[in-house]
Amino acid sequence: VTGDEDPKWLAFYGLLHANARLVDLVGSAMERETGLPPSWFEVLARIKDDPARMSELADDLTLSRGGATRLVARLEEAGLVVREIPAHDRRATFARITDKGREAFERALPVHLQAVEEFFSRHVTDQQAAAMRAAFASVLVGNGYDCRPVTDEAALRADAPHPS
Amino acid sequence: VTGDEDPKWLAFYGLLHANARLVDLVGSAMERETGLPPSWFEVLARIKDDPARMSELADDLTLSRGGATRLVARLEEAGLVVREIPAHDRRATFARITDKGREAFERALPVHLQAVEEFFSRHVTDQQAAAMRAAFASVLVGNGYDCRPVTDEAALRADAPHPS
DNA sequence: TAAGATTGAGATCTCAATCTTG
DNA sequence: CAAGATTGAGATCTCAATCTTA
Repeated sequence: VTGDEDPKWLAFYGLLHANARLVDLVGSAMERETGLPPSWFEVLARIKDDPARMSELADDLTLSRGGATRLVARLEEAGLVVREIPAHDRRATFARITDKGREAFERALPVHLQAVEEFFSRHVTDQQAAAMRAAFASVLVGNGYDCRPVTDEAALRADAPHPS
Repeated sequence: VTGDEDPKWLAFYGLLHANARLVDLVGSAMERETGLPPSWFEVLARIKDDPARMSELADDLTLSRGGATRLVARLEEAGLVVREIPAHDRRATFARITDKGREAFERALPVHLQAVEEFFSRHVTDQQAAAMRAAFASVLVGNGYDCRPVTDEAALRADAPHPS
């Protein structure tokens, strides 16, 4: 499209396209079958075990600070999270999941896993998945980001509730 | 994060994360060094050779119809594209690149390629790139989409202006 | 003054309703 | 009526300015 036929550029371009389609497909399925917008699910998934600072949330979800504030405000209004100001440093704000939030998350999780299977995993070989994970880890680390989102088997194993 | 340690789920999750970071990095570099927003560059790249129908543009850029209308309206206001209504079917509207638009695109292209190299290609092996392309093609085709964005070597070779 | 979060202003997107042409 | 594009209303995001606490 840009006149370049470098295989790696095509991989990059494919990444953008596949991502856009997948976000659409998985997000629509989730919103349709659970009523939970994708961004809400992401917040709940991030804080389901431990509260998170607003700024951590912003970084992890690739949002601006202001964006995180407003997103959490909507979740709080819906009763799925509460904001708490710790006594030892009252500048910070933590978002904690509520019982209602946990219920919503647990109801949505199987739908999410099913959608990922349906629209992504089903079409990908084990080798391709492994290659992608390695590549994404390299890209994240090479650009100064945390690569745990991709390689976090140990951390997940620690609390893994339902191996699905 | 969702309590699942399935390698393919981790690949999916990594895909979302890597994409978000890359869009940020490449987009910021482009906007900073060329003044051209990523969405504008995408439009110009899509119509640099031939005009496109508004609805095609919407589909290719993963936008709603209304979104495409407004995006092209901004580009037109800036003088980078013109809208044309063909005489044989006056319901349709085509977006055509202008000379000014082509200049802007050609100025931005090397910056784009450099950024992709810097933030993505540099960190990825040839094998990984090949595996990703195959996987993305499977995912796109499996979900009923066109996979040419990923495998379009032939189509690109046909007009490839600067093999870079 | 700095760190952390929030708010105000403005940009861009979506959905549904509307306009125009076939 | 159907196809194609646009518009109006509303949601969500970003940037910069502001407020609060350390």
